[in-house]
Amino acid sequence: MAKPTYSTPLGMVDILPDETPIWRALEQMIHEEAAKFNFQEIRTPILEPTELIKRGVGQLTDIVTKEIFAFQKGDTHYVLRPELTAPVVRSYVQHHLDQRGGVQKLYYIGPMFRAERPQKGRQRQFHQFGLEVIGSADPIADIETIAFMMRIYERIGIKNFTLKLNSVGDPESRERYKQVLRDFLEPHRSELSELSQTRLDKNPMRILDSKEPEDQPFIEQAPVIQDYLNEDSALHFDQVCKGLTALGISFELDPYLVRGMDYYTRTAFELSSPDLGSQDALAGGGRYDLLVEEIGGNPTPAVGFAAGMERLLIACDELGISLTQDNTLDVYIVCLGDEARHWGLSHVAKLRAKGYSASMDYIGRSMKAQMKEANREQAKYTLIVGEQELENQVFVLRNMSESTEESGSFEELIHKLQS
RNA sequence: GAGCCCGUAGCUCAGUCGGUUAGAGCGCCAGGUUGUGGCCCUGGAGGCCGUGGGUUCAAUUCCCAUCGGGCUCCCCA
Repeated sequence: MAKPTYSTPLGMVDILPDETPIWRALEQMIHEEAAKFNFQEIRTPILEPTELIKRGVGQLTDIVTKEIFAFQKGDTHYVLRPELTAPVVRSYVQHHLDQRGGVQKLYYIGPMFRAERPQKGRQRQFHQFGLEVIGSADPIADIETIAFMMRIYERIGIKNFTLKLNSVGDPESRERYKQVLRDFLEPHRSELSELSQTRLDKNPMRILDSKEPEDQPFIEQAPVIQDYLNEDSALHFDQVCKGLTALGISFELDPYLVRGMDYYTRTAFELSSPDLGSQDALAGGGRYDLLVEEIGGNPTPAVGFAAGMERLLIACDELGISLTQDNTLDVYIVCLGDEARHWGLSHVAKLRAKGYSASMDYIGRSMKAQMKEANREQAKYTLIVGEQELENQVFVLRNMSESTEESGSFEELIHKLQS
């Protein structure tokens, strides 16, 4: 604190050894569930071309206008990725994954970066997992995407949440609706919030998402997109709703749900939790049937979601859910004297070769200190080795939780470990 | 981009109406138990009281600035 020190950049944290087991448990769970759904993992670079993110996410979005970390090397402009849908689609196009036939079912886990003011549940480097189904316009793809998302929270035991669902329409429906919405709001332009006034010209649907008090009366009376969906989009949305209901996934229809990225079409959804405080979105996603083409690929329908891992862990914390079991150290070899330490060094190796975890003192401490350490590390057993034991080749195996001891040769005691 | 709150030991936090060597609990180390952990007892290490400046005989305390952290608005994971 006093001396010159270095620390993590604003809004970024170290994940210390106390925390890493929780992260690994969560990651493992995601890998397992993805395997059950037959999704394949994709890993892409942390940096992406600025232009990709601008085109993909949208020039006017908050993410692009004020939240990206951008820098330049030579003539090339890069950003730290703020989300992964556009990069995954870039990869899909770049590597011609469409030529592999069928639908690409991809999932990812990794860090994202947004240059916002940090607060609870919001960091500048945060982690998301998510998936992208590229190449299907069928409602089944939407339903499976949501089902996967819900499965993760179900498995962890988080139940206190709301799934909000909406359709933001296909381009034709949306253009029609935007016009209707503009016509409705234009007469009240001067009464709207400043932000909403600019959005009225550029992206009127985002006004529905506004939380400014002065906007609320108009939002409540505004026409609803459901009434302007064309037959295809209405049918698609209906099938998604019915499919979710058939799977026992409950949801709320929210005609005001408009997500922050420009690429969404038709299905949009968001999962929020009252256990998170102000930043209450656990996960969100939707369909993006135009993005692949926008980024340079063939017209290809797709749907996906992303979930915040820090927020998931906050929810676990609030609910008292533990993702980890106690760590397991099988044997701590307590060594008394130099000769015993040499013996210990070769025998931790033998234990590990047999598949047990084993550790010993590295700094020549007293027996008491070694026992304390074994206790702190929650060792199941200590193996006690001193001069007598070496002479007789008879060692003491102490069961730490039961405070019982047995003696025998090293081989006999290893055999005891198995029971 | 805007608002509010907070910086004292590894952690959580007392304290000083300005006045000798700045405290507690937990944690860490050691001893009590010359070869046995957790419980208990005793002792120890560990602080430029975030940083810089000002006021003062004297500042960890008061004032200003600055840096760092937290929460909130906006928006999102």
